[in-house]
Amino acid sequence: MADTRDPQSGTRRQALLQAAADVFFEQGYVATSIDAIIERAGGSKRNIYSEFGSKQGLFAAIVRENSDSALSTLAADDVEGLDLAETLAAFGRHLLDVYMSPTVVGIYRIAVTEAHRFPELVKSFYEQGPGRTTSRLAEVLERAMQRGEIRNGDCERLADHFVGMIRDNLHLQVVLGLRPAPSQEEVCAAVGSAVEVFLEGVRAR
Amino acid sequence: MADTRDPQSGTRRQALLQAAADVFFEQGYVATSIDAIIERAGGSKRNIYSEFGSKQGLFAAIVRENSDSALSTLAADDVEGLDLAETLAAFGRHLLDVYMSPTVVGIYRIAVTEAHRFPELVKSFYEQGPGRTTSRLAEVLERAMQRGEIRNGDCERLADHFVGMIRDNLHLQVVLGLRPAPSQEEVCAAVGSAVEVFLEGVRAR
DNA sequence: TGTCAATGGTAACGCTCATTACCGGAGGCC
DNA sequence: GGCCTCCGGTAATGAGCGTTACCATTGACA
Repeated sequence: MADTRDPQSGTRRQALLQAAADVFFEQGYVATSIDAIIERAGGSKRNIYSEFGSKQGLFAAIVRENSDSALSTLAADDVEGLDLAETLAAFGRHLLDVYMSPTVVGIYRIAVTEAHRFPELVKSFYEQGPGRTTSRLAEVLERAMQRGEIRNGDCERLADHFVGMIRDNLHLQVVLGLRPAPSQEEVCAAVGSAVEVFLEGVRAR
Repeated sequence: MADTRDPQSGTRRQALLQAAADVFFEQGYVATSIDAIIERAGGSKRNIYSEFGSKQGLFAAIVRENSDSALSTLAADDVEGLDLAETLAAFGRHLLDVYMSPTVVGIYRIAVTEAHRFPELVKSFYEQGPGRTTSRLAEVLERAMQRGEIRNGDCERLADHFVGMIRDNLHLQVVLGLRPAPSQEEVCAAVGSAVEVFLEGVRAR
């Protein structure tokens, strides 16, 4: 048992959340026991129950906190001002980095299985994450369309296509634990190729 | 309890597998109890233990059988002989149908969470499913490249792009239980748009 | 220093579950 | 018809779980 207790209760809460996230993301919700979390964080179960009330409360806190911090960067980046190719490439690289991060892979895994146990959590995860991302990309495409850089079409759908290309088999393999997260070079290569195909595919003719 | 027992032991085995798959795919591996399966299939737990040995054995049989039957159609279709656009569209529609089917959605869900509990099963699921599919598409693209219809490039990667476009946010929403499977018209529209972008994006210049 | 409140550790409770021991009855064989 | 074997149902077993009751210890304050 690695005792991570700390005098400041704020960091203590963080340590509990971190330990719990590690176990939840690796084992899944049902298979995670409070004991396993305590074994990692030190202290006793009383800590968890006084801080979070229940296993569900702890889990909800984790998803809320992690999806906030990890996904908010997706909405906050201002990659525009460059030309469309550079914008898409920067967007794609950032997207892939976030999708491949252990935290988001963990949330993704658990969202998929616990969909019907925590529908509201899953809904807010999707809306804050993939949903918002796709909408923002659709706006970028909309402006490019008005500038005449790409041909007319349904920008939401085109954004879906691009995001899908970014989140392809590579992502699936990582989520399934079949391979480690890609290196920076692999990310650049994959995104570069996707941007090339996409841009050529939607260019105004 | 709906008793689905049947004199022929083959169909009895099938009924058990079907009931078990229903529960496993909805609840996940850990949260599924043998009792819940029996409640659905009728009979008693002894049946399961004499036929499959253990919960793990039952689960493995389900994944093996279902991924065989559902995914084999992906390798067996002969959509070639048409022009590339039609080939891709037919391929994409079939792919999307399979990915959206309740069985494959169920397997997908459970593969994502149980990745580290059943690594070999997940590996074989990937190889038989997305892996083999992508390879087959890559071969199609390779031949098109040799015919000069598409520009030079890494066909495996291009196939990844196409498969990713097909398996986009729509698929994610279905997997997360946020919306029902798409209608035939929606499938056609999504695939049509993806084929258009992809084909234009890889066309020889 | 003595009292009080709160924090946190331990152990217990009630429940669920996978697995198995046990038993009754059905059907084949003499 | 009588015996025996096997199949399937029931109930028990033992472990693990979330949650909580209870108790010790500690630190503050008078």
